Amino acid sequence: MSVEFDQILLVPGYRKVAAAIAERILSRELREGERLPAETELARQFGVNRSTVREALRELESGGLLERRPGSKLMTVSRPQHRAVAKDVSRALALHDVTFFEVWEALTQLEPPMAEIAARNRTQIDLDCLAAACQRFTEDNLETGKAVHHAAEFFRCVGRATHNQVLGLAQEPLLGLLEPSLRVMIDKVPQARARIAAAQRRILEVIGKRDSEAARTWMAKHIRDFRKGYELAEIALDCRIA
Amino acid sequence: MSVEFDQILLVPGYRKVAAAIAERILSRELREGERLPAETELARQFGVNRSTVREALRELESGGLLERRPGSKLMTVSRPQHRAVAKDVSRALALHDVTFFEVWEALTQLEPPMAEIAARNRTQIDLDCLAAACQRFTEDNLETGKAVHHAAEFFRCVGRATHNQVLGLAQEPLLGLLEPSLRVMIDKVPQARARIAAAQRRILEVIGKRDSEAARTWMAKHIRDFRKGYELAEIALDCRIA
DNA sequence: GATGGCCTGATTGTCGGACAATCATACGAT
DNA sequence: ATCGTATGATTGTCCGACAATCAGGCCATC
Repeated sequence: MSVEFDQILLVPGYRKVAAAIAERILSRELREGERLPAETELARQFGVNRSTVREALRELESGGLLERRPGSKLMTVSRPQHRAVAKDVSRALALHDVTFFEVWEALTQLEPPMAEIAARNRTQIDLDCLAAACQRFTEDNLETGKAVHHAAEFFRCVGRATHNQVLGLAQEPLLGLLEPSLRVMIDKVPQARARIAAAQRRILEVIGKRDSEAARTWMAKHIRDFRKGYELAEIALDCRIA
Repeated sequence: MSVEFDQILLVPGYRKVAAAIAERILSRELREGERLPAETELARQFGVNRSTVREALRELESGGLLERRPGSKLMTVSRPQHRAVAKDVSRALALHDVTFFEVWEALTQLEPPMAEIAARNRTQIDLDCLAAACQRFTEDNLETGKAVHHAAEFFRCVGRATHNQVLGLAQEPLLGLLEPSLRVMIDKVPQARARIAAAQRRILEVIGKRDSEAARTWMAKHIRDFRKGYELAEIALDCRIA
């Protein structure tokens, strides 16, 4: 008979402080935009040193729960922006040796349904945003960096047009990986830019007409085209990104 | 004629240090499992104070790039685990007032294709893992907490069986929200547990037979059933979770 | 030889205090 | 009303300190 003891875990103070503040934010006791007390004040309230508070703040900051309005000193409670939290996810995936194929396959599954939903739910504003993104890609795609950025931005607009935050956020890490993976392909395939622009225009058009079926179809083709691009650029699909 | 100046941005030291270390990890100069130098040593190398180093470490730690092996003092480089990074995402979504409908819709789009791919790519080990998860739900579902946890775990096994890390990670934030949303439903609908167990068994069976078409279909039904559950529990779908 | 106790150095977690740079605000001069 | 200035609050960074813990070596005991 082996006696088992539970692991006794001693949580360092900075993490307790972080947890305490995070809980207040999650419970909405601290609302968005509200300013956090000063560090010395927090230290006093928690009964710990300011250094300890600061370490806790760094943790919350990188989790997106706190931010500093530019040109301000006090930290304010913030609802984490999608891009911010997704960055960690993209980084994690990159470190896990994600391959071109994995990203492409995920896009294949995720984007067509999103286009379909976007076609149903889009507002006029979404459509304008989409049209603007499409135009930006068409007009400003000479620099590789700008081109891939605008391409990702188009997907982001589609995501917003779904009016489903979960979907919008789910695709964000993908887009974080799409950029580097597009970057190595787009310059090796001369016709890539034109094909992407054409695909965007078609998708824009059918989303404009609220033709969800067509939106799904064209988006699927758009994604398939990416794969063709990789093959034309002679990039092995099982090669890791970045 | 207005003269425009670029915003001059002064990055605090702790963030520079964090960025410097992160870059080394991303570039794989520091490999997984490798131990980071001690704080005093880092402070010496960067030419900053130990407090500054510590704030940087907290940032990297919460991003998952560093971790401390339990019972160890030195921090080691780590590849962020899916659950860890997804937690921030779930938290972000919760703060953005995500509704039951949004989660459900995302599941609707994401899970059936995942089941389909899992049916194609699953190994024997994946299948065993899936069977074990299914069994755990069937046998140990009295406690609400355990039930929802096992239910989410089943989806995680499907995710792993796809052998696509991107898809596996994309669903993780969803599962983080599935748990609280299931929790409020499962006890109000007496037949929920039995229906979930039955659905899992059917999905397990067709994934076992590598019948990808059937896997997609049954998974779709499984997800539709969740919605029915919400309606039976008289939960408004446009109500926010938690 | 294996086990356990003990010592020493290294490392982290936390503390207290310090100071320059910046921000917020009020006050006063023009 | 606009601008400059004084003042206090706050952050970023530094220094030094100490207890608790960890890693490893040494030694006695069985």
